[in-house]
Amino acid sequence: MSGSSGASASGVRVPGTRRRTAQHEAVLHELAGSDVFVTAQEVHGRLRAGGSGIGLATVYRALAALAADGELDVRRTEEGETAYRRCSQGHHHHLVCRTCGRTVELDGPAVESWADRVSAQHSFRDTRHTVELVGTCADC
Amino acid sequence: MSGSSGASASGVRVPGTRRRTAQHEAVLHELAGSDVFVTAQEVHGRLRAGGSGIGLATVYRALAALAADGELDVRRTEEGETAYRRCSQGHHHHLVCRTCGRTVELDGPAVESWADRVSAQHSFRDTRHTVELVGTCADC
DNA sequence: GTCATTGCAAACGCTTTGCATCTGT
DNA sequence: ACAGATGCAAAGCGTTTGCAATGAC
Repeated sequence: MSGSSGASASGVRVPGTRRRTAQHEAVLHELAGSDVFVTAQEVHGRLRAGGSGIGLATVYRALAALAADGELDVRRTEEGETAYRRCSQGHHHHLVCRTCGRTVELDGPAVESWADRVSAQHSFRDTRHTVELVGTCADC
Repeated sequence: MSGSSGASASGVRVPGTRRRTAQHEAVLHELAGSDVFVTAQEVHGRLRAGGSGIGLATVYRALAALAADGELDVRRTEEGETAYRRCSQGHHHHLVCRTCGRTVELDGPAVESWADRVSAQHSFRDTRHTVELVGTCADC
């Protein structure tokens, strides 16, 4: 993200500077239907299997750019991989099935206010929070 | 953890089978005073700086073993590294400073009950939750 | 003496990047 | 035409592992 490609001369990515390319569309389309977090490798594999000649690096770059623009949700798997998911919009949390990966989006007003309160109590600024529930769903 | 070392013939680690070695003690001692999550690399660096000849792999193995036995808290940094911290005990959450790494332990009764309720609502079983607040502390 | 543990270096897996080429605008 | 995007292969980085040597019991 800092070499001769992917950013303007200043090195700062300006949202909206992105071009509309087939690869980008393909990546977005791959995420469109799914309700699950997928890794870059998985997206790449599926696109390849689907006949696309897209490169792995391109998938990584596309996912990173989309995530940077807030169009994707990012999460680290327990194995250390980075997984992406199309984010409906706004702030929310997830309940993920550890077996099938099924995801339920959650609203957590109680959690939000708790986080804000605790953060203020300890004089922390710009506090963001990560909340994730991992369990086994009824079907698994 | 699966080769000719680090485990019994069955391949299963039995807690308590661990031998008392200087390296293990050193790693534990390094974590003892600190209130911050540290990575294996950091622990290794400090021990080396302190005159120890401990190997990086040994640090990784020691931390993994300790975490497996529940003596350490594990967390993934946003950069994808694995950070460890001596865990006081019991279930709790953290408010971490993104700059200096200072950590405040939190109790979150509201979060606990919210998690249980939501999990039950969606018929999920054995649901565990991860909650982490990352902000900038007053000193940074 | 036995067997877990250690250290080193090589191997790994995921991710990033340099560079020449291609393509959207 | 120009700047951003792509693909490939190589490099990076944190982590793991094979193996011979070492040390605990």
